[in-house]
Amino acid sequence: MIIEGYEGYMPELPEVETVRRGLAPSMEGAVIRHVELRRPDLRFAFPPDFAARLTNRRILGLSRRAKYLIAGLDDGASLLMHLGMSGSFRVIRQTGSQMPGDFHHERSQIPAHDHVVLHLEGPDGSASVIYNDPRRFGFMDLLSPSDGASNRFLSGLGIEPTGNEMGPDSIARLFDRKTSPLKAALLDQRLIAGLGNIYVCEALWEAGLSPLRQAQSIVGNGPARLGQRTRLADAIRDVIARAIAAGGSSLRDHRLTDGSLGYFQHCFSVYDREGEACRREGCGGTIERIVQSGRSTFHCRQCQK
DNA sequence: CCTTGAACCTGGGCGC
DNA sequence: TGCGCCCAGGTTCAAG
Repeated sequence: MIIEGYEGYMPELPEVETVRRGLAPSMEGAVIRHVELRRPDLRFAFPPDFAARLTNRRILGLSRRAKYLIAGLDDGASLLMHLGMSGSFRVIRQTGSQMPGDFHHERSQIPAHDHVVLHLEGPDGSASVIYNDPRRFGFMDLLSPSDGASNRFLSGLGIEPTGNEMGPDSIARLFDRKTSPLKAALLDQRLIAGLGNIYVCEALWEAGLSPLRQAQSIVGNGPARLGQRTRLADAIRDVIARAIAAGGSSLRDHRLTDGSLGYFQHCFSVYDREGEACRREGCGGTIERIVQSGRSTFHCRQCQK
C-alpha cells in the first residue's frame, strides 16, 4: 500500500515552515537506509560521499533557518536543504513487504524531476521522501559537526523575520546608510533572512510604505520614522504568521489542493493583483506592477508612501 | 565596501 | 498546432 502526501510549493519562509511540519513526522526518529541520487548536482554539485555519509544515520530533528531545512543527524552532521524556486517533497509510506524503490516499478516510469530519494526506516514503517525540482535552483549540503555556523550558506544570514530581534531598533541598524530601495533591502538575506518577493510586497503594503523609497529613509530618531519602522516590523511578523497559519490549513487539506498558488492567493493584498482595486479601506488606488532589480513589485502608489 | 544586473534551469501562458 | 517571447517562489557571481 502506498500513501502519498504532497508538500511544498512557493518556497518562501512560510512554505518552508509548512514543509518542515509536514515532513517532520516521517523524518524525525527515522534512519536513512538508502539514498538515491538521480543526478550529480542540483544547483550545485552534491558534496563528496553525500549519499554514503547519510546512509544509516538517524535523523534526530528537522528544523528551519530562514528558507533552509536542516536535518540534524545522530553523528552530529546536518543535512541542509534549500527548495530554490520550484523544489517540493513528496512522502510515500510503505506498509507490508515492499522493498525500497518498489513504487517506481508500480509506476511505468520515474516521474520527471525526482532528483533525490531518501529511503527511511522509522518506528511506524518505511517511507520514501522524494525531492522534486524542475528548475533545479534548489540545493543540498552536508555540514560536518565542526562546520556549524561557518557553513557557506548559513554564515552570512541575517535575522529571522519572526524572531525576537525583529523590531524598529534592528531595522534601524540594518538599514542605516542603505541607499538601495526598501524592497531590495528587505529581500537582502544578509539583513533579514527568509523574506521573499511575495511577502516583501505584502509587508510593505500592510505597513503603508513605498517599495521605491531608500531603505535609509526610515532610519532616524524622529517619531515618524520610529513609527514607520515599528509598522514595518509588525507587518513582517504579521504577514509571515498569517501565511504560516494558512499553510497549516492547506497542509491539512492538501488532498483538495492541486499544489498551485490556488489556496494562498486569496490571502494576498497586492501580489499578482496588478490592475485590481487597492483593498485598503477608503484608499481607492489601483495596484501597480513595476520591476525592481529584475523582479516584479506589486504596490499601491496611493496609500504606500 | 556598496549596488545592480546577469546567470543558473524548466515549464506554463500568451500572442501571432 | 506551433513557435517565440515573457514570466515565475531564490541565490550566487561578476561588473560597475
